[in-house]
Amino acid sequence: MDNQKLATLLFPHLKHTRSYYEEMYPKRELDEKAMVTRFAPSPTGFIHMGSLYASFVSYVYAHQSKGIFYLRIEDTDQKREVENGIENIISDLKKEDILFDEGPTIGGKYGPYIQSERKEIYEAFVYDLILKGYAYPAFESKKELEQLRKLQEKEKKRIGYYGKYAKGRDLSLEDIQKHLENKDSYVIRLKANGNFEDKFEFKDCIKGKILLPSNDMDIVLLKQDGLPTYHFAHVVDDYLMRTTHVVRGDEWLSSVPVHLQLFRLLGVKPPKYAHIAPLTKKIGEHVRKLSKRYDKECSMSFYQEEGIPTNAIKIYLATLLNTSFEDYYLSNQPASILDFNFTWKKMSVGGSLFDLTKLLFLSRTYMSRLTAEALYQEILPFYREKDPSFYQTITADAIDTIRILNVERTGKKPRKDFATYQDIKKHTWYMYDTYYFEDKQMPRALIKEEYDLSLVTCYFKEIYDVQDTKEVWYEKLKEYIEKYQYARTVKEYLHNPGKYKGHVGDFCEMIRVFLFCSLETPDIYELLQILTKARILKRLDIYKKI
RNA sequence: GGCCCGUUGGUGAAGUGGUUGAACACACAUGCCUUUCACGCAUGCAUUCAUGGGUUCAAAUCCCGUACGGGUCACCA
Repeated sequence: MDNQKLATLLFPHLKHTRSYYEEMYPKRELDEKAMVTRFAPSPTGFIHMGSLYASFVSYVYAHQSKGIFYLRIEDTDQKREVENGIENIISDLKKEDILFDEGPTIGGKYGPYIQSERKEIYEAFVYDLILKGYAYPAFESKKELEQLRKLQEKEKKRIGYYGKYAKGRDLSLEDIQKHLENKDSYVIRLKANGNFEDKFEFKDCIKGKILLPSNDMDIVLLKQDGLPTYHFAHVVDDYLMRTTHVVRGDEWLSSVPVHLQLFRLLGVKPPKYAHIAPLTKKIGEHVRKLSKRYDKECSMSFYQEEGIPTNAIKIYLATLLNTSFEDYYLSNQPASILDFNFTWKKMSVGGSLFDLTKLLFLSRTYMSRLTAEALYQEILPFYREKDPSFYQTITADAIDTIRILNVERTGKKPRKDFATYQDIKKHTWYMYDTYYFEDKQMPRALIKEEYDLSLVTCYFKEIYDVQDTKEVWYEKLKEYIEKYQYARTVKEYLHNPGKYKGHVGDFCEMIRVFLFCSLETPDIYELLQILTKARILKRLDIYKKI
């Protein structure tokens, strides 16, 4: 077979040869240790937890090594294409604050970063393979392939296009010419040179040494529509874009023999591979991959709706990446993800169960460590979008809101009652007069019959002084209630219940319920300080009228 | 069915032949602190590392079999 003739027959209008592109995309000038990684999704919808995890891993390693992280869109399957697919991915990544250095829209020296725009590049490489006798056209129809599969099933042979079943290998140049004249549709296949019985050792960054069979499948390189398959696009793109580390789901592990063979036939050094285990979920006794369709915690919109901070998600993902990160994060006060040294070897080999509870715990810690100002800035976009009326309330007096957010935040043991942005409204609404006086939707604690309104009112009118320090305030409060048969401490009361009407706790409860509509609030002293005496009395006033 | 990978508590896991009484964190339980709640603190929670066998003075750690779980076998990625 005259390979040159075959190649020109198939690609009479080839624009450039392979070497043209190799010169155009030279080796990157980076540190030896710098990693070039990528996130390569198909534009088939929104980003979910699984793909975020994969992109996060790539992003972290590239940035830690002062390398490059880029985005490449794998849109070679036109059937699966979704409207605005690319825009959705880019805007999701932006929302999650995973910034890429090169990619569609922002460009870069190694573009185009959308596979459908790289058609002629793939053609140049296929042309090269044909010249070397490593690829050939095959004209089987879907039906014929289906029949082949049935035959192999019957014969109990491995299924696929290989060895003696690869009939396209035997076609003569004349046969091919005839097919082309008939305008028969065809694909370009790899002429595999491996033997399935031969095993070779492959070293994965995460999984370690793995024994794999060498590839003998004549897989499709270029589909009928002229676009490449994943396998071929991966090899060409990651070579030309000079990727050093391919991070992808471990469902690709079994395709590694194909990919390594392609790199070898092209005479090119393959990248390192890191196959990550999927995030899983336990349903009863069954464990399965976290699914976009069935699990709410898989789609990013769930986190956006709940107001779970992006940073909290990342901290959680980082603990899945290397568990030791968790120790580092919890025991260091400013703790930045990029400052931690992640290693491949510490990544889990099997699938990790996705634990929303733990994520929320980390979120609580994260939010407790923010300054009130920073927290305020973080919640603004959330409420502007999800709850405009609360947004208006908190922005009407920003200083007041920041004071509210600052309650019990500055001490050694800051409060940890916010796990989501939504929790903020849940725990602070009663501090705003608009909600206190009007909003009947908010859950209000019941006023019990034994509550003594006049005792509380009298206390605020005559005893309470905003100027008091916390110690003085508390001392005065206890002195006051003692006069009305309330015990100074709970212990005292428990020692001698018959002697008292109640104890400090009971009195504080009345204040809570009357003034804050709730049985659970942070330190009353701080809340009262923010409220001021005038507003306190105004609030108590409404109960008299009832 | 062939091939590949995995299996340490409810969860994430540390640990690759001998100070491991199997770390640490989440969850759970109890108690302390406390004006409630959220924290914080203390204690408890795997006599044992899926299972059977082997190697060894010694195994969660090495070898073989079994079971279970996951992945893959497309002109999808």
